[in-house]
Amino acid sequence: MKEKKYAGVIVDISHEALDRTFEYKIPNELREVISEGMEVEIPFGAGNKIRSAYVVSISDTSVWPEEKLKSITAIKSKNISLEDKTMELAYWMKHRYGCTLISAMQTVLPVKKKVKALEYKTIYRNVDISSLEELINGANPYRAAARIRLMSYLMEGEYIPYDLAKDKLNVSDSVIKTLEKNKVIRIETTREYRKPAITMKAASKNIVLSDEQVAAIEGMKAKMASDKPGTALLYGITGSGKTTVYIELIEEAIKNGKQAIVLIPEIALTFQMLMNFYERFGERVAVMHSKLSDGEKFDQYEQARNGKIDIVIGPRSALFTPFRNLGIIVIDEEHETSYKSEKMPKYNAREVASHIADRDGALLVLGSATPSLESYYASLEGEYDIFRLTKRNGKAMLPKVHTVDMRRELKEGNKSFFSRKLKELMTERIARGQQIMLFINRRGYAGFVSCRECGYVMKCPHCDVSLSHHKSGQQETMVCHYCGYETPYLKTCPKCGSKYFAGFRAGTEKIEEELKKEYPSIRILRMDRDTTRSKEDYDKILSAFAAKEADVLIGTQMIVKGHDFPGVTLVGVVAADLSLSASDYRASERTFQLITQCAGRAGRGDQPGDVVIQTYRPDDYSIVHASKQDYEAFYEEEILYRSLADYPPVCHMLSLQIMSDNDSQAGEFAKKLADYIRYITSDDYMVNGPARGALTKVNDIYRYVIYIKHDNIDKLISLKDNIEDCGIMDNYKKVSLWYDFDPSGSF
DNA sequence: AGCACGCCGACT
DNA sequence: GTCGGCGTGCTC
Repeated sequence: MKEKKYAGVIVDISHEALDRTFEYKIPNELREVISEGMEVEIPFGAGNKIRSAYVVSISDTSVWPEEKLKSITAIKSKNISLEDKTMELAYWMKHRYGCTLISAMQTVLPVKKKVKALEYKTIYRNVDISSLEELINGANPYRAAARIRLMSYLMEGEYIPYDLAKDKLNVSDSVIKTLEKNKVIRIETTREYRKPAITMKAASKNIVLSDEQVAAIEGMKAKMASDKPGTALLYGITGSGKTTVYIELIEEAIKNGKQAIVLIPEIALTFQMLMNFYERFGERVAVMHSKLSDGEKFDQYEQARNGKIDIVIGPRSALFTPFRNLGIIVIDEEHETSYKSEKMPKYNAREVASHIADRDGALLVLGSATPSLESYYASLEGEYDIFRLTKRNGKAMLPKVHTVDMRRELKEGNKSFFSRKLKELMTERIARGQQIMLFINRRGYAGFVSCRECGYVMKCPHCDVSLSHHKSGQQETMVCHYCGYETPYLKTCPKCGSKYFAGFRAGTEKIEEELKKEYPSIRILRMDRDTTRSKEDYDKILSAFAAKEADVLIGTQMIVKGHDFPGVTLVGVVAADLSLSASDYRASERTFQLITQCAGRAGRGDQPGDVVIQTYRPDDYSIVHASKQDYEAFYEEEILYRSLADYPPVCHMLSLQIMSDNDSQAGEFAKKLADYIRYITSDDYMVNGPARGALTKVNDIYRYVIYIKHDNIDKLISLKDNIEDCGIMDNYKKVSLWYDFDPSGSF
């Protein structure tokens, strides 16, 4: 064995310029204990600031001159060190998705990364207003522009977040440092702590399996027993008992001494869902919850590693639970967009799960009532085995669906947001004391505010989007749904002074107001991002509605994700085509899924349910097929469109996302990059762009995009490698480039 | 990310 | 000349 003299480390700063190993000397006293995967402390940079880093290699020789090397200061023994297979997964993710190694490591080690995110610096004014004003007036506007920008900002408010000052006010840290030295400002570091988990109590009931469930369970058990279990798609309509199938399979895995990971969309992590698991597996289950404290997450991570638990349920990140002998991964509601990460690495949990399952010889089960086009396509191609559940459990019947053409309503004199059919059914349900759910996929009061005289539209000063009108009690504001910018609501047009200045496109708040006008005595609950600021709010609203403390639940997407309310016999989709107007190739798929999921909410008890779909495009195929709950028919039309237009899953697609606060530099780089790609690729690559992003700018960052399509994903990955290595970015320091494979949503 | 170096405009 | 802000390059 060679002597452990030098270590290659990755510094814990996610920046392309630092995405490589740095060599450090290992002091004598640490040589015995150090190993690859450990987190250590090192002096870094000119200031020798102590930073944390991960050891990725250990050697007895160094390519660097001895005098240039610094020494590792300490080993952070309290933290988790990465095992070999976790480290390999990080390298795989870096290569597959084009991110820095450190961000891949933070992704595969989900326990560590939250600590950083919860710590942030704030700049506070440290002198009174008058002396600050003196300083501003005294400073030379040509020589101290940045300093004046920051000080002027602090005239208005007492403090500003550090990042905001750097990014938005464009103040460099040398300026901030000087001001801090002169005691004009002070910097405070704060930390937030998470609240503990909710506790569960168990109940029990007996379940009789249907023939279809038995067939699915037996089929998948057989797969699980083989050497290469592969992937199974469990396509089961809402209420057909997919969870029961998961539980049976997990039980089988545990019986064979293996463990299980169950992924669910964060939003569907409900009491009922968990109950099913607690009832069967008790103490052996751990729930990963975004609101768990670091300590609690750490504990669960350790328990999984030490074999104290067998099952982990949680969102995307639960995928990285370090079980010793993984037997099965279940992805429930596999079509959900929350399985795709929006940050770098922009990974898809389905792809990563498949990689992990292959590595560990585990079975991957994808469950959905409306499978993603990708998964259904793969099952038709023979890549996945498909198992179907076509019948609802017990007495529950499929709801009756009414599609209402809102153009006709308008023509026939109904200007209300509610069609006559919906009103009729609502009145009837209220009289009978049954519950109603109304779905509208837009929060706030109005989607945008504009002037009817001059056409002026209120826009966010930082983003290329219109501001939404919000009303909460007496407070009326205009809010940017992208960056959170808020400004008081104006009653007159700021351009021409006209009084005909009003909001268009109703949101949840407006629907709530209209409903109150129509039925003054009914009890309404509203659920959207504004009423569910904390996890507690979310649970409170759902349990209040389940306890029949309200007659109507109005809400956005979050009300349709896998909640069972047996008291609900009417579901209204207020504006079904909202998601159709989105400009990306998955718009129809998302609309179909939303409407189908909505419809699945009606009549889950023994009462028959009704669903009213209000739309301006009653003939659109996504709406027609959703109203008939006909997935196959929708799939046939949609896959035809995808193959004609070369979109996933028929083809693969790489979205190159170019961002900079400097518009012309971003545009220039995008052009150069697209030219380069066209030059180096053969004509089986389809290159599109560059074009401005669907949103020209967000948070004062300008956006450009280039799309490349190829039917072989590996060709796109090696194109990404080429771009990373060719040095084309070298002269564009202010530009950043993100890779998004098979993107969902437009950029 | 964050420090040092050095360019360049403004003031003595 | 000299001071100091601010952009640029480098970090083992």
